[in-house]
Amino acid sequence: MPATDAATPAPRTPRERARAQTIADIVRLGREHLAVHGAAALSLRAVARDLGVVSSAVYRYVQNRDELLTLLLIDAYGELGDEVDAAVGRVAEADFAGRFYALGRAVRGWAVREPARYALLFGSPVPGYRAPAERTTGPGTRVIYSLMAIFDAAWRAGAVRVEPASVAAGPPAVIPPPLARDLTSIREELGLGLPDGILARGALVWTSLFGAISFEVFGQYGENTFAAKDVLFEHHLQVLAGIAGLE
Amino acid sequence: MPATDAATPAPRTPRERARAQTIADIVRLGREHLAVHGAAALSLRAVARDLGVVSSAVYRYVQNRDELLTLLLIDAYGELGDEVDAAVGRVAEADFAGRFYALGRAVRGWAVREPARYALLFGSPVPGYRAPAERTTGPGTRVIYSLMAIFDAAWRAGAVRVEPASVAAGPPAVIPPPLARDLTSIREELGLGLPDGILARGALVWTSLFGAISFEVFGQYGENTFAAKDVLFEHHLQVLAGIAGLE
DNA sequence: AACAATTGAGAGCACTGCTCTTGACTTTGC
DNA sequence: GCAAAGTCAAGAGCAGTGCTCTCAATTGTT
Repeated sequence: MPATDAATPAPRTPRERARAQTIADIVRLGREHLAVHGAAALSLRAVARDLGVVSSAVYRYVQNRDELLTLLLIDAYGELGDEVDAAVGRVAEADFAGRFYALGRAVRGWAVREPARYALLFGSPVPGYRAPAERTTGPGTRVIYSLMAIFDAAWRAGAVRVEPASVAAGPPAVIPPPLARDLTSIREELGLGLPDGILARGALVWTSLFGAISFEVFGQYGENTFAAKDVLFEHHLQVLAGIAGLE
Repeated sequence: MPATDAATPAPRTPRERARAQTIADIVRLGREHLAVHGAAALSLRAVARDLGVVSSAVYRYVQNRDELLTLLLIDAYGELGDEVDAAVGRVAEADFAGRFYALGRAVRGWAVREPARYALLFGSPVPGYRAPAERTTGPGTRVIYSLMAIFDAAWRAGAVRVEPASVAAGPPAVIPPPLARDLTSIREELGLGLPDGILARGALVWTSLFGAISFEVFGQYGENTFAAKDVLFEHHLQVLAGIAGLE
């Protein structure tokens, strides 16, 4: 079944078909340029050259550079989301920690394979470009939804250690009212059953996961600091699973 | 005491003084452009205009755009390092958790105040630009050195909870030989006394800290997901302190 | 076949990084 | 004191960018 997007209905006339095909070609070429040269070096003229067409012709199909960036953003979010879903789906539903590991490894694998596209999604924002929320929010939230779904399923199955005291030796980290309010609206929006403490820890696990991946992909670990980055990542995953309270 | 860099000796002749002053002006203007428009939009021509000089004249003082970027990188690392050192120094030496909190808050404070410069240091790499390691490694490692120094001092003072089982309910995260090798060379290079388990957790805390800050600064939390970002960060700091084994 | 919508090409504007030459100025060495 | 050496700003120019506009040709529809 072709994933027909609501915003772009299936093309009926041959013209619409050709147009959709050209846009798809532009996105494909843009993706290649993005992967090789990075987001800031993405050039509509270069894409036009590869397409065998003069630069102004591309503007018939794509409003401007920013829109191409948006298309590539959605494209990348979609691919990452698909890979994560597939990886998580390959693990038994009841193996919550296994699903968490699968998610983490899938994200890292894609990020290492596609550093420039990962940078577009999770790196510093491209100057002068603001992603239109109405088009990117949906695709962009798939991974965090998937992660939270794992935590929530584990919680409902009673497979989450509650006592946060097992993490911090001192008293459990307190959840002040302002944070509790944020967590409440998140819980309602995502339809989760997680209590504040676990939810807040989930947010930390989320940012920590991407922090570890970003450090590796963006070369923030020095040149030769860590030779065994995959082993380091596995270790981090283990600790993060512990923070989330997964067995 | 003026921080005289080894690579740039103190100017003797009036010419050298004038030259150093011009370069300082260029860096200052570049810093302003960087803060306002971002790294990728940093333009030597725009800096030249602000300097009241034709573009080619700037090339007398700065080899090319990349070198200006390097100067701004060092400049930013220096400012961040200074602020972190000052913040940490304001807390009693024996208050290890307090020093850790101070470090985290200082980094976040600077990052929120200087998002574009933070992005230059810890965001996605600028396409086509590679920071020269011999000039940036030193300034770039100050924060992690400072962080590790806190952990190490806490360890030597016996203020670090050893048993990692308190974090992950299961067996303590295992350190495979390849990772152990990396950790050994890090321990030797930094002259630390931390055992593998704590050191590996320290690395996770390090990346997690910057992951949380990057998510906030780069707008990866959705628009209205967290209203109380400072409270969320404080919570994360608490949990991270627990992971590091600090009281 | 005729019409109209769509498309591609080309010119052009304003911007970028960067190089090279030219003329003026300043410092230095004799 | 004066000429040589060194330094500097300016300007022209090249190749690239995003983007707009006009014009002619193609193409799908009626």
